[in-house]
Amino acid sequence: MMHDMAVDAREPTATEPLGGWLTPGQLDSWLSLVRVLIWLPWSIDQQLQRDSKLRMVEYQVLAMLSEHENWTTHMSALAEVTNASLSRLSHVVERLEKRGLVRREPDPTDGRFTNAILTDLGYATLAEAAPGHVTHLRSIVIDALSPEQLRRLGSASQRIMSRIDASRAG
Amino acid sequence: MMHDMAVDAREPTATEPLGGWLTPGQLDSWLSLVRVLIWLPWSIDQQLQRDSKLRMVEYQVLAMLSEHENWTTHMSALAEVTNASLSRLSHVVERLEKRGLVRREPDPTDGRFTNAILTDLGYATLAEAAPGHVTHLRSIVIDALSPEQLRRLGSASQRIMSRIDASRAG
DNA sequence: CCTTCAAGCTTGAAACGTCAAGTCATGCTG
DNA sequence: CAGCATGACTTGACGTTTCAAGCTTGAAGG
Repeated sequence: MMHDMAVDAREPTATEPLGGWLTPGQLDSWLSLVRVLIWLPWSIDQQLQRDSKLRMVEYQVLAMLSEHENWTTHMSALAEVTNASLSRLSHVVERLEKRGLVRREPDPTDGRFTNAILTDLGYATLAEAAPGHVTHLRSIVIDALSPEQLRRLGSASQRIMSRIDASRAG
Repeated sequence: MMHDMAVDAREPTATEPLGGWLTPGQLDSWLSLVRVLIWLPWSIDQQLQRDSKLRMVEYQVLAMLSEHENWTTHMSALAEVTNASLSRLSHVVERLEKRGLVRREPDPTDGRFTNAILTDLGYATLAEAAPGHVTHLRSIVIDALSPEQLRRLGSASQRIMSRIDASRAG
């Protein structure tokens, strides 16, 4: 779906997919990719919520914080990586804060920035969630492909991302 | 993020990514894929909403209907393909119905099913949206890759999907 | 200093999605 | 064929995201 529906047919009964814009091979590849775009995040979310009561965004926030000096990052940096709007991130972090996994304070060196800071509890939560997450990842993605296939998937992803980045900048 | 955070460090200052669970290469490929999972749907949504006032789910619903006999499909079939819960789909179709793009009626052959049916207006809307969507798709995905790369991306996606399908069934 | 401005959030209302019941048609069982 | 079970939704309440202001901090110009 989402590409190959007939655009010339006028009768409900006579409607047949045309696929006039993409070759069958292109269409096929695209359809497979769409399925992954839809179902892979879903699958990851399922596992995280079931085993760790975390959403993917929340996990991303905690993980990202854990990788920074002093477990501290500007809100805006978090927003960029997770593709959450600032406003969404603000709400997400507010909820994490209520759960005691993160706290916020103004950046001492520039009061316009707000720092999100991972708490010990947040770190512990992340540390508990991580192994299950990686295991799941392995079983769904990593082990489904040969090393070479995985490498190629990565580089195709990079090429796509550079197009997206370009279209965002332009 | 989401995999390689240190799990042994206890001091906020000493925290360094370990990457102990995935090789650097695997991690790299995975990170690239995650970025696509996050940003590609976003990019598609942007274009559709800007040019056609449609969300991706809505486009999917219209497109899927257009490919069926009599522009008609059971709600549950739509739900499966779009990975919307039945309930979400019900709300989505309700909104499409209010906009006159779709209508609903009980399946005459089995009253438990509800048929969603594309209206002429819905078809026209889809036909208007499709070219822009395909153009965008081409510029972001198809043209970013060689035919061979695209083919490989498709088959990698299939392999991943079969794992996900298996984990859903089991 | 004193505006004016932009950046970086925060907030609240509205739109959207999820979850837990509830409804209704059909199948199955005794 | 009565009664229970099941499947396919629908509904409404609740939680989340988005959208459009609004607030606050610091920078720049006069």
